[in-house]
Amino acid sequence: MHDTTTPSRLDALKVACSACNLRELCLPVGLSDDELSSIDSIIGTRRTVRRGESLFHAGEAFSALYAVRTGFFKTVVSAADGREQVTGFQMAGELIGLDGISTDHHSCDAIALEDSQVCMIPYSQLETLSREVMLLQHQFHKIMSREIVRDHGVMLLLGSMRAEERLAAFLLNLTQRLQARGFSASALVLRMTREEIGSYLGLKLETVSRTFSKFQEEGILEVKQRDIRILDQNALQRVVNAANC
Amino acid sequence: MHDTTTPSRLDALKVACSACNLRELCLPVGLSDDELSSIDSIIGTRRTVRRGESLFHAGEAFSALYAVRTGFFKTVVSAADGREQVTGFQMAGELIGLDGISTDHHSCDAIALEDSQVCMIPYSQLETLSREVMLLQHQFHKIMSREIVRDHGVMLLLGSMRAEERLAAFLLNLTQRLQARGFSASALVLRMTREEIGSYLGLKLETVSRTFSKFQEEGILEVKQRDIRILDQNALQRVVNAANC
DNA sequence: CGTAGTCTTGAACTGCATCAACCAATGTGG
DNA sequence: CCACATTGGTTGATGCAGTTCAAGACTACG
Repeated sequence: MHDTTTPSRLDALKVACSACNLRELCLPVGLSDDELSSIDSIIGTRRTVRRGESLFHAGEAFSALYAVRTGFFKTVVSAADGREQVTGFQMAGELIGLDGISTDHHSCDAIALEDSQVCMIPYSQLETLSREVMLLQHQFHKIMSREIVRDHGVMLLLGSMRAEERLAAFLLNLTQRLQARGFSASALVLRMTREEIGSYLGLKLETVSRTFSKFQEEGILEVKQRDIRILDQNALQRVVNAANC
Repeated sequence: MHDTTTPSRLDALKVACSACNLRELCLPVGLSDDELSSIDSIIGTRRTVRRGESLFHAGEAFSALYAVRTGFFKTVVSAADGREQVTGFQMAGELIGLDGISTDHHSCDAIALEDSQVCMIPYSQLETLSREVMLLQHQFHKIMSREIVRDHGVMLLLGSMRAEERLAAFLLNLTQRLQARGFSASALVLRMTREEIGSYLGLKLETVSRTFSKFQEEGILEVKQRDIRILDQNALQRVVNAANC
């Protein structure tokens, strides 16, 4: 199974997909050992991105997708007039860069919100391999489709929800994803500023701050800067489902 | 029922992709004749959808994508509480149903806004064929990625633009797509109601109506119900790029 | 320890929603 | 073919959610 030569520094740096604890998030289940090691072979480089630095910028040539190993990212699209919109926050096990396939150039910036590590997935190799490994092809399509469905959900949020509903939905979504990664469902540390949350939710930072305060007054949350404790998850859920009453 | 020599009614109904005038919109360029006819072979059924009827509903099992041949569609996502959001309008040459890949069930409704025809593309066959035809695989990925990029643009619109900017951007987008299909860049007939435009743009129908009237007063548009004539395209463009001044 | 970045809170403003009336176009049954 | 209903669109008056502007507090970090 493992080779007999002495492990080099490079080997130590590189953790194979087959041994990665994020496997269930990235890869299809039911792969053979052969298929798994083919995938291992194309995930060449790991890359470290320090807080505030970019993985890529809009306009840069697209060549690879990135799977977040550790850390936290935001993706931002910019209009010609300077307006910016955060289009998503990505955590461990999530894929960044799908936008680049469309034109061979990235259409957004991907910025690390804390020191992070990503696995680089050269896109041409992914296409080649997914022609051979049916399950990989299908999984990749599902991931792209899931991104489309997610975006539609955000459009619903931006198009028809009020500030409290947006923030509640945002928090529930975050905790759900954190919980899937083994973290608490009730305590979280925000990696992004109020302004970034606001940009994502189509609100101003002051509105985000006020809404946090309101939830705290109502006993739904405990808010200490970026430390959030959810005291009443059901109440949050009720806020989201409130419609317009 | 039908012999192999004389063309049957069925043959008459079916227009091969290789002969379709929407080809450049759907398919990659540079395919061999063999590859083209493989693609022809999987585009089995054509389907007619009358105005107001659905191509599919959220929750239904996903089995195929649909390429619009003629007509006009909207896609709508619904929240548990009944809120609805139009996530897109699709015209000839555009693909509907990518959302279904994610969970094997559709996550939105697709409704015809006028009598329409679609080409059914069985998804499993598309996956099989795209493992063999590299260009098809790549084109398919580009189409999914393009949808993601488009959605991000809508998020920017919904998150940070004002009513006039949204409507101007919407009209420019529509005319651009119509122009790519050989229609006039300055005259268009809206296929959707003010309410549907409003839902897409995150506005109420009254606001859409008022904004149309405002553009008319300013001499940018001529509005007669659903007949729109663009008198000053540059002015529309300026409205979009206005930022917040 | 001070300076910059982030967050909170207050007060006033405004763009869009809401409510409501009316109009135009289209369809329906007598 | 006309009275009537229905659907979609326009316009006005009013209200409010969220923005804007501004000031102060907390935190982190060189």
